[in-house]
Amino acid sequence: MLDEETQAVPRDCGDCPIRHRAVCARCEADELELLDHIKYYRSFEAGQTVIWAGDKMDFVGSVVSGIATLTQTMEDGRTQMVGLLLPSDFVGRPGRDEAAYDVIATSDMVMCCFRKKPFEELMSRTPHIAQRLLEMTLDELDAAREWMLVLGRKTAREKIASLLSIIARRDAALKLSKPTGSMVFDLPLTREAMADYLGLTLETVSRQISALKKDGVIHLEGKRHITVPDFERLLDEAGDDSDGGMLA
Amino acid sequence: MLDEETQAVPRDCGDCPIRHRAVCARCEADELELLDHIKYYRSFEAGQTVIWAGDKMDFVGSVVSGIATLTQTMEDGRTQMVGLLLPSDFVGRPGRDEAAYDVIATSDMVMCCFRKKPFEELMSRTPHIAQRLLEMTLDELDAAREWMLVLGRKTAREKIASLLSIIARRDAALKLSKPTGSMVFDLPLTREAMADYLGLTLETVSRQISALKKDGVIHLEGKRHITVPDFERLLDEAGDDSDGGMLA
DNA sequence: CGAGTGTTTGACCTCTCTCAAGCAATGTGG
DNA sequence: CCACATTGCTTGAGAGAGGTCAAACACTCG
Repeated sequence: MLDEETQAVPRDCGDCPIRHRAVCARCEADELELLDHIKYYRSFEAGQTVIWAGDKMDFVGSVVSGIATLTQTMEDGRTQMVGLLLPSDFVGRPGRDEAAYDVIATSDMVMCCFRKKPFEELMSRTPHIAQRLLEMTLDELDAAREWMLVLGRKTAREKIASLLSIIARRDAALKLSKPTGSMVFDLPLTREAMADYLGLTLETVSRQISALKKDGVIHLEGKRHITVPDFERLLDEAGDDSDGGMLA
Repeated sequence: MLDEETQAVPRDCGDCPIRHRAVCARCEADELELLDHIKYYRSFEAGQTVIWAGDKMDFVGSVVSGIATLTQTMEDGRTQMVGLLLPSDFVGRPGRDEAAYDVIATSDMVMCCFRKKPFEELMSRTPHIAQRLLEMTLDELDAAREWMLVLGRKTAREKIASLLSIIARRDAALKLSKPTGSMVFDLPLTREAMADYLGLTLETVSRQISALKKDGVIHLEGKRHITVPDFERLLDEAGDDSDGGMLA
């Protein structure tokens, strides 16, 4: 099941695929070198737990490749995803000792980690890191607020369409193409994970995907491979006024 | 309806009621003086709109007194509150020209504003401001994620109990007391605003408040004045495992 | 007094959940 | 190679939580 490409670890920061988007994006060569001294890579297999909520967390880091989720669980087992971590996204919080949420790798994943203490010290001396982290956190806050509208006010069908448009948009961004017209991509989430993302049950997710397929909004090959013939139509189904919901 | 105390404008930063919690919390005397040069106060009456989503926003600022809401609206009129702005909370985003959400004063309110350009310049030269803003943004992100669990997975009754516990907790914090046992406070929101906060209709909000009252979880005097005889019981109704949901 | 706003309550309906059965793909051990 | 788990997904039937529509109450203000 190991994907060679996904699991590849960059040799040094210059080669790093997230060099221009991660916390280190604004760093100069000398700053990068300082970071280089305290960084190390960790690989996770699909399904593996990176950390449990409440556990002591002595590192922070960036997702280099693969996907992870941030989830919250109630005593009775109800769970809500509160973050979807894609390459370049930051994990952990400077100044906090314990993880606030469960972090789970949903695909094989590589993280670029920094021991928390040295990172915090470096951050206080390197404005470029703090600046970038602020920018990223503000973006995440925007994404969370967009998500709140989805959770609070959209119908099941709109929720699914919203999620698909978010994934399609991100996928287009990776390929450096504009999200319009016909698009093809793979779902990085199981039906259950989609349900946890959207505050639905997996049965409702399945039903609504079937409905969107029946109505020609999407085509399915297998369970995960999706074709969107008309992206504008999808946005319409999501209830978004063309600009749409953006994900960090 | 004007509340003299609420509308009072601090003479200078030393007297400011939010001095120790706002963006300026970490600033030294000299930094405070720089801020003082670019700050000005604005007052809003209850119900007044501070800014509409999409409008050009040439300032940022802090809520000094009173309460405001951040809301998002879909074309068909469905609205979702995505932020509740209490004294010391920050409004606006450095590096962005347009407001992303509607900001509405729900009570008489005073803001301490800074023109955006000078503030951004000052921020790049004053790490203390950027540090504090990062800290506040991370707190807001945590609050947003707690809120996502409420929106996505809680029942109407749990949602109401969650909101009441958040307000009770914040109120206790203002009075520097611990949230336990018996508590008394006023609701700062209309039933409709509570509905927009929780992703419900105002009828459901009303019904669930009546139910909580009937079951003795809360007592009502008038529409807004609430007594919680047993805070632990309220947390239990909210489905929180004692630590509960915290608001920035 | 009447208008307006915020709230409560009732009756009904619908969307989503719950429970249940079954399918497809993959893997495992005999 | 074949039973048979296991996991992820689909589909159906029935139930229930919350929404919708409607009426009426309480309070404030002119």
